[in-house]
Amino acid sequence: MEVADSSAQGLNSFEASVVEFFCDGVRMLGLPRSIGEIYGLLFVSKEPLSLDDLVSKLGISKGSASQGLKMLRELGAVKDAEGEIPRRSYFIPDIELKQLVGGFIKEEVRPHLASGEDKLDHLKEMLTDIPSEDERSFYQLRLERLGRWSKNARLVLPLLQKILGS
Amino acid sequence: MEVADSSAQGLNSFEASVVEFFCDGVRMLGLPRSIGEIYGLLFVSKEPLSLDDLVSKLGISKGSASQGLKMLRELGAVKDAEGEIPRRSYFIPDIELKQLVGGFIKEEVRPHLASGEDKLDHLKEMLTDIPSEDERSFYQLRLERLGRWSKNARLVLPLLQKILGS
DNA sequence: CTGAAAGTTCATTTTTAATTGAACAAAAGA
DNA sequence: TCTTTTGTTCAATTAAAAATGAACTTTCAG
Repeated sequence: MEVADSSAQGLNSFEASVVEFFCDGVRMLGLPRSIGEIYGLLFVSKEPLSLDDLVSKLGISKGSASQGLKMLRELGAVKDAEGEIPRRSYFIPDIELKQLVGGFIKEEVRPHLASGEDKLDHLKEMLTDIPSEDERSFYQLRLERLGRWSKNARLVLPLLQKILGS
Repeated sequence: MEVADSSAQGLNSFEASVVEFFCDGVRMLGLPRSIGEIYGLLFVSKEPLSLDDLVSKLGISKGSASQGLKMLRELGAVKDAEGEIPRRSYFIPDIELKQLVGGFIKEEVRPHLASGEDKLDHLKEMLTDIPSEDERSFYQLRLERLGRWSKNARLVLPLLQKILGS
């Protein structure tokens, strides 16, 4: 049976350009293209969109759309909204840079940073196994350097978020 | 004929762990693994290393090592140094976070940001082609939002570099 | 309960990015 | 000049990441 879906098919040239703009943007952040497509389309759309809207307008698979929305929700980049068809979920973008950066830091940056610190601790433990005094003290210096980098990163992130609060 | 190369073959377990550490680190930045391997090995090495040292110790191809060193030089992350064998080029890492971040911003971030601003200008031009007043004013709002994001990015980068100057 | 619509999951396929290695170029000593 | 050593380039290969789509789960109206 045919779906009773009002808005379907492609994008006008302006929408397409904005979507492309976001594709480029997210690639810079190391996120998959589909994330850029989905967020970009939500960004240029006045009305909330459903998963099916994204599939039909962007021409991507349901799987991609579902996974992409999942990630965007985790990042806090999209929010739930009310839409015209009752049983369907609808989404709108969060367009506050503060929130977007905050979400990205929380989900993508901090976990990597934390695992990096764990690995650094492990490296410090490994130092004790090194017999040569000379080698050990050189390695020690390098690890201290890494520790300082890590400290700087921890310092910068909240500052960054504060600046973007303006 | 055999190469008169003194230091060759693999890494001790500490060195290998540090190299792995940097591989993880650069992946977070969207740079290829080989970049992490090369920088990581230079970082744990007391003596300057040549291209051939990198090839033999890391077990990567000459092509990878050459390209990786090229990128690291462009980023300002490695510098030329003197080494034991006369005709060979040797390298040491720049371990100042300030320099590393500065190079990354200059080579990887600013160009993307600049091209983003060009595209944003192009989008603004496209607005004039949109007949519907309603649509146009909504799109206008969105583009203004993007302009503010861009302004924030331009504001934050020098600030970031200043903070890391400490 | 049953059936249809909505959404998720994940093994497979496709696409993209990175690495390789052979051919090439540059530099310098004989 | 010729030869050897060093380093670069880039087409072909390999490896990694993302997208697909079919099977599955969930939800709710009838």
